[in-house]
Parts: sequence; C-alpha cells; structure tokens
Amino acid sequence: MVRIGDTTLPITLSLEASTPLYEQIESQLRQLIVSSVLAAGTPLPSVRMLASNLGCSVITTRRAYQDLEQEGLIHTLQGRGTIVADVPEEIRLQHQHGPIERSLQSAIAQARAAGLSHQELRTMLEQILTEEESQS
Amino acid sequence: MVRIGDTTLPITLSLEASTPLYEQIESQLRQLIVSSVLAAGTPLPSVRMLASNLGCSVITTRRAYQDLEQEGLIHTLQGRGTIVADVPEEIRLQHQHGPIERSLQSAIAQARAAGLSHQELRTMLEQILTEEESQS
Amino acid sequence: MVRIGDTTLPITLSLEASTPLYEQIESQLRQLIVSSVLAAGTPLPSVRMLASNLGCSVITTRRAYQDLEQEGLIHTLQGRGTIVADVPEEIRLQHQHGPIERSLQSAIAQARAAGLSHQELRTMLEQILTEEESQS
Amino acid sequence: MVRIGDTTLPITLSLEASTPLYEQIESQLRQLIVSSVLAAGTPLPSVRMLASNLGCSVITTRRAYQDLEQEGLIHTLQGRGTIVADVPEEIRLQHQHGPIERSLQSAIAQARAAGLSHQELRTMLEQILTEEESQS
DNA sequence: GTGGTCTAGACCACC
DNA sequence: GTGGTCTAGACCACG
Repeated sequence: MVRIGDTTLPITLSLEASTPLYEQIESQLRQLIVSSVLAAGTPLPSVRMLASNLGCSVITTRRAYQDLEQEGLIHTLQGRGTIVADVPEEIRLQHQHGPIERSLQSAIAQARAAGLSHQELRTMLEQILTEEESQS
Repeated sequence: MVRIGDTTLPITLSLEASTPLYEQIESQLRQLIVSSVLAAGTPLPSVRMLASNLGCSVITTRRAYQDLEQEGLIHTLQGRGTIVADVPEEIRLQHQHGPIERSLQSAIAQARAAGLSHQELRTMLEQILTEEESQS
Repeated sequence: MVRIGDTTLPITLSLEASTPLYEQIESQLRQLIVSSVLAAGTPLPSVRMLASNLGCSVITTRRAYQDLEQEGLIHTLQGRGTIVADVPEEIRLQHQHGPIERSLQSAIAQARAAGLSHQELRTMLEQILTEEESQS
Repeated sequence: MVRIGDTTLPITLSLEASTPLYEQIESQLRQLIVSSVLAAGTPLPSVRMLASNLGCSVITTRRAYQDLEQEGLIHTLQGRGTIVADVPEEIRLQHQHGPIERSLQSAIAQARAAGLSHQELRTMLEQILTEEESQS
C-alpha cells in the first residue's frame, strides 16, 4: 500500500517473483489507470517517494514511470511531478481487454498444441471456471 | 527437423524468441517424450549431432539434455549416448496436463484480476474457443 | 575460507579430488544450509566473488548455484544476488540424514556381499567406531 | 550369468549404473577370485565370449582383464586364454577386507562430518544392521 | 554491481 | 565415436 495524497494505492512487490520489479509496478499502475480507479490528472507519488515506500531502488520506479509515459498513460511535468494522463476511452478498453484476450488465446493454443481435443479442453476450462467462481 | 535413426524429430529453434534456446529444445523434447511419440529406450541424437543439426553450440544441447535428465525423462549412458527414460504413466500425465492447466488458470486469474465479471470472461472464452475450433 | 558479509564461509576446493569442483562447492554449501549454519535469507557471495575467492571459473560457481537453486536450497534474485532459501524443517532433515544413511547402507551391503558374516561385520564396525571415537 | 566350462559365472551388468562397465566386470571377477570361488588355474572365458554373453564391447572385457592382470589376480597365456592366478592367501585377505574396511570408514567419517554425534551414529548403524540381518 | 544466456575450445573417461 | 568437466570471454537484462 502506497499513500498518495489522501488516498492509498494498492501496490505490492514480490521480490521472489521472476517478473522484474519495474514490470510489477508498471502492470499494477496500468491496471489502476485503465480501469479509471485513478482519474486523469491525479498526481502520482514521486519516484523517490514510491521507491522508499516500496523498498526498492529509485532506478526501478523511474523505469516504470518512463515506460508508462511512453505508453501515454502518465505524464511527467518538469519540476511538478507526475500525473495520470487523459487516456481516451478507446485506448483504455484496448489496454483492458487486449492483453487478457492474448493471454487466454495463447494458453488455449498451448493446450491445443499439446494434443488436447476440443472436448477435453472445454472440460478442463469448465472445471477451472467453476472452481474459480466458487472461490469468489 | 532432426534425423534420428530411421525417423526424424520435429525440433526447430527460433533465435528471435525470448525463451532461451536450451528451453526451446527441452520443451520440444519433453513434449515428444511425455506424449509417447518417443518410446522408452529410443536413442536420442548425440549432443554434438543435435547441435550441428540445429546450428547451435554443443553446450546448449548439453544443457537441454542435462535438465531433462534431472527431470528423469531421459537417461545418459557414459560413452554410449542418450536414450529416452522409462517414464511412469503417472508422471507422463502430470507433465502433459500440469503446465497446461496452470497456464489456463493463470490466464483466467489475470482476467478476473483485471475486473472482468464471470459472465464477461465466459463470453470472451466462448468467442476464442469457437474461433479456434473453426480454424482447425 | 570465503568472506561473506561479517562472517566467513568455510569452503575449500581440492583440485586433486576426482569429484567435480562444482559438486565440491554444492555439497559444502548444502551442508551449511541444511545444518542451519546459514539461516534463510542469508545472502551468499556473488558467483563472481566466490569464483575469485576459490580460484575457479565463474561458470563453475554458477553451476553450483544453479543446481542448489533447482534443489530449492537457495534462491537467486535477478540483479540482486543469491540468498539462502527458507527450507522446511522436513526437507532439511531429509537432506541431512538421507545421504548418510544411504552410504552406510551401501557400505554394509558391500561388506555382506563380500561374504562377511554378520558377526565379522559387527566386529569390524566396532573396531572402526572405537578407533574413530578415540581420535576425537 | 556367464557359462564357463561346466559351471556358470554370476556376472551381470547394469547399463544404467554410473560405474563404468569395465569396473563392474572387474569387481565381480575380483570378488569371485579373492573369495576362492574361482580356484587358481581355472580358465576364464575369452574376452570375445564374455563380451558376447554380457552384451558389451570386446574393448570393455579386455580392459577388465587387463586391469585384473595388472593386479596379479589373473594370468593371460598367449594363444591359450586366460586363467585365474595363484593368489597368495595374504593378498586374498587384503583384497577381501581392505576395500570393505575403507568404505565403512569413509561412510562413518562422512556421518561424523555431517555433525552426527557418536551416539546418533551408533543408533543409526544398529538400526541398519538389524534391518539387514532380518532380511537374510 | 548482480545473475542469465550463448559461444568456442580444451581435456578427460568411457565404449 | 560418446558424454563430463572446466576454461575464457561475449552480450544482455535487472537494480
């Protein structure tokens, strides 16, 4: 959890995960932005603040902000900090559904490549879905 | 394609992929073994042969064989080459279904984490599945 | 002896021994870990550091770390070094007693196979034990 | 099992074992000789015969015979085959007890090095011995 | 600075 | 011929 103005950002790092720290930060911020939890114009914590709160290096948070800026999701104002950019609805949906659809597709393609029949695949999926739904 | 005895192994390397070469070799051989395409006792090409056929270093093929040996899928006989191990049915199924189930689960978990409702998720899955089935 | 933080690791290599260097490193580190001399989370020297201290190649130390990681005894954090993993008590005991019991069993089996009677074997063992105890 | 004249030699090879084939042959023949199962003068099968019966290369059996000849346990007579040498009683005992004692000593030393107390070691040994005795 | 991957090339033991 | 070990040295990603 990271304080930001009056509210707090639910950002956590897993040091043991194989995904780079900067990617963990990126994906969590990206998720908060494209899902409109963070409205356009909302100020983000400074790279130093965020680094200190997450217990990681400033280099890592700077890298995350840099990447997000390149994606057009945030905006750094020289000397005045970083704010959430005004992301067009279309881009937001793209970011929300695109990666998910891709990962589902690749997982399914992998299953098919391993020799599962359509029927076996559907059965396995149904099983995972019902299990998932019962948990929440 | 790699000649091995009378038959040929469908192994190919992609230098552009981000996955290490040795992992590409490993996963393809693993797939051939756990799916019983390669029966127990089948001799594999020597590390040098495979390296020369794939156009990679001997060290890379050796690394792949080493890892597969530690998994118990192959067996190296000093001075006489490498053969497919006698993998118990149970382990074979584990290798076949485990990774697939995990990747499906993680893809679905990711979708849920991104805020998709159960209904939206099912719709998206159905769409991907029908598209996939129509292709084959 | 290898400096590590404030303390030193008693690791030595014998070039004359027939056991591979990386195995010598592995077994000594394994011993230190499963006997809890090195607590979970303790940072290990970097592969380069260790290699330079032991006078061997970086590849040799890397190989040792790699194998130990696969055994789940250590944990490598990209860009931040290697630490001792949190090994469950059960696994620790297994690592501590398993190999010893096996080597005792095989030595005894060898003696029996060579035709020693139970009585002769016990006499020989008693002799070795008392000699061993008197030395320490 | 290998036929030799009227009788048969209980020699078997394990292709999967890590010990070299020639060593497996050597140790089994050595055992048969020093325990007087094979008396001095007994003709051994030719290297070709033995190789064909064991399903290994002639090079392997020749290597085994060479080593045993160097140890003075067998004798090859040019053009007339190989026979068991006349091994002095003293040497026979040495071969019988020496290696066994050494392997027991090293196993015990390993146990002690791993931190087992004398008491723990004795307990573990007693357990292995009684188990071994109950089996035979 | 850290570890991860890949390379070429040497020497050895085994068959 | 086979695999096993060790070496030096390159390039990359991560922090």
